[in-house]
Amino acid sequence: MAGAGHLFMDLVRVETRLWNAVDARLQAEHGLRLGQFDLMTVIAGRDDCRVLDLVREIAITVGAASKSVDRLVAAGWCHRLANPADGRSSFLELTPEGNRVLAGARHAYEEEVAWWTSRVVPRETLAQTADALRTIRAALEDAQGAGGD
Amino acid sequence: MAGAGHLFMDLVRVETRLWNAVDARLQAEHGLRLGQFDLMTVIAGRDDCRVLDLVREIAITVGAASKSVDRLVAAGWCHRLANPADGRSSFLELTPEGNRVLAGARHAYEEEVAWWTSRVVPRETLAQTADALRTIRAALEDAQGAGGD
DNA sequence: ACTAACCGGATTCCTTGGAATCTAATTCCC
DNA sequence: GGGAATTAGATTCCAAGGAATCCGGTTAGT
Repeated sequence: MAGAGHLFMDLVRVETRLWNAVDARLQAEHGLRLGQFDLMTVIAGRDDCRVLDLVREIAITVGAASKSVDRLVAAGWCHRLANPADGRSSFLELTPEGNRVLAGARHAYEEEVAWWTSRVVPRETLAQTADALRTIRAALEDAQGAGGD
Repeated sequence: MAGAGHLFMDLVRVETRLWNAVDARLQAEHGLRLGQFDLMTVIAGRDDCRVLDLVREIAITVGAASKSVDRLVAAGWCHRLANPADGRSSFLELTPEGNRVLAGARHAYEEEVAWWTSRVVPRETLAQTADALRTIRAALEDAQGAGGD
């Protein structure tokens, strides 16, 4: 079936263009890149988040994650605090300022995404699409070992 | 509606992981990066393709496209030939070797994509998802000016 | 306890993409 | 037809990610 290939290309194009649109808006209105928004959302969303957790969640390399965290720290949005149970790793935590920026950006994020999705595709279809994507994502993470926790 | 944001994050994760999976396979089996496969598919798919056409289709910058084409040329998969109607631009054309590699890679590409999609999501749902993505893509390209042709 | 294997992550080098600049070709308008 | 504005794309510089290496900390085997 040749259709799957087209589907993936459409998915890639949507991802690229939607990413660019949201990224531009977040950067303009909140001084935050979408990649950073993503990282910070993950950090905010789990207790005692380590660099390796980011790696598995976002599917980037350890080096890239380490450097991205450096940048968050430099921006004053995040800090590393010692992991009392394991001296090799740190726990990542958003600073108050980081939380403030993230909360502010979330509005714009949701609105921009909704603008390009909910506006053009009926709610029901969108829900089904979300379902399909979640299923595919789960299959990929299961195989590639995103190791939820 | 907060659902759209989750949908986009799922889409991003699927894109990343599926891209990585397909990229790894193409590179291992055909010595071709998925990004190159993408570029070459576009070049093969339209007559008298110029660098700017790649820019609009793939949503990268002119510089990145120019350099990507350089790499294709260096690999012997593509060449530039003078545009008789406009001395500023060239027409891009795959070499016979480029066409051979592309054709060989397409099997693996389709198979790998199908493996992660058709296998886990019913055909009908997948078709609906493809539809939704196409619609969203069209909306984005319409607004961002992908200028089909 | 001591050593070896392993793990988390920081660092380094290389590739690639984006933004800006630059050049050459083309179009516009008088 | 000639100068100004625009366009195509190549080039340069910088930011960011991947792969490999390295190092400190932890665990396992004896």
